[in-house]
Amino acid sequence: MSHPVPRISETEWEVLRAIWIGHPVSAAEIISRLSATDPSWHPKTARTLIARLVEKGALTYDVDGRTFFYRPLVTEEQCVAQASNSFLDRVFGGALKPMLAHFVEHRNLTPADLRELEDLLARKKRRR
Amino acid sequence: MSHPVPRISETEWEVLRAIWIGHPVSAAEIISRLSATDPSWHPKTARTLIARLVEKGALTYDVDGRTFFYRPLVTEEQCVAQASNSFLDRVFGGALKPMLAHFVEHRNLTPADLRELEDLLARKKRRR
DNA sequence: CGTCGTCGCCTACAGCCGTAGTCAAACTAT
DNA sequence: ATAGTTTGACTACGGCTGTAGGCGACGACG
Repeated sequence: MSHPVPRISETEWEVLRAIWIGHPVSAAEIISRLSATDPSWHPKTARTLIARLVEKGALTYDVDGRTFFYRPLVTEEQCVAQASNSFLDRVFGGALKPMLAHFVEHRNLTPADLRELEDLLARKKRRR
Repeated sequence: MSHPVPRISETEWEVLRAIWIGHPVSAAEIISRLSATDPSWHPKTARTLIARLVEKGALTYDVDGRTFFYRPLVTEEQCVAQASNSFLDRVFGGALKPMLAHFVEHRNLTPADLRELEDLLARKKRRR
């Protein structure tokens, strides 16, 4: 589409996730959401990252008086897709099946999870 | 254990993958493997990355005359595990099932792939 | 034996990243 | 009004990354 999703760094992801929760949202509120999940967030750091996300075109804002209300310009979907591609390419050379196999093998999945995944696969197969 | 797997950057991954293919291996051979999959690799760049990987403790080498033969000090397993954790946390907040669902839903899997994955799940379930 | 290519070592440099600090303007509570 | 608080803008800075270039030593070829 229009925006080629910019590259989102590790900490920028956290900021974005705080914003996707609900927006438009003030910097103060973003910071408080961040601190809620990780108290070690320094307000100044958060503000810097917000500014960088605006620069990168991942966020925009509406001004109301002295306060900015931020909105994402990229959806979580888009970012997830971009990060997933990059991860898949980098770590598994783009090979999807080995990647899925890795997680199924090396991670804990409850029997319920396994059943749900089987369902997912079955539905997928039927849809083709 | 001994080495906490160092952080591996994007391009360093490519170098490591070239080395995991077979080792010990000379710089020249690494470079030729890299160029094989991506001709845009500049030898100097590759050498820099090799050196950085040595610094980081991800590689070591044996000297034979004037030539270095490199060996990985980190296994692909270890690196995959580390990168996978980081990806999972960052992008899916650590939630495994949504991540798997995402890939199954948004990516192309051949019917054969689907079948194999079903097998994998079934075996996994039985093993529990 | 001299020249040339190769090897690894050291250097460079801009851009991104994490982590903040300073500052002036505006607002708020006394 | 005055003083403290909050806000966004600008600045800082060291480490990591991507991308190489230059240099001196060593060996191969003529």
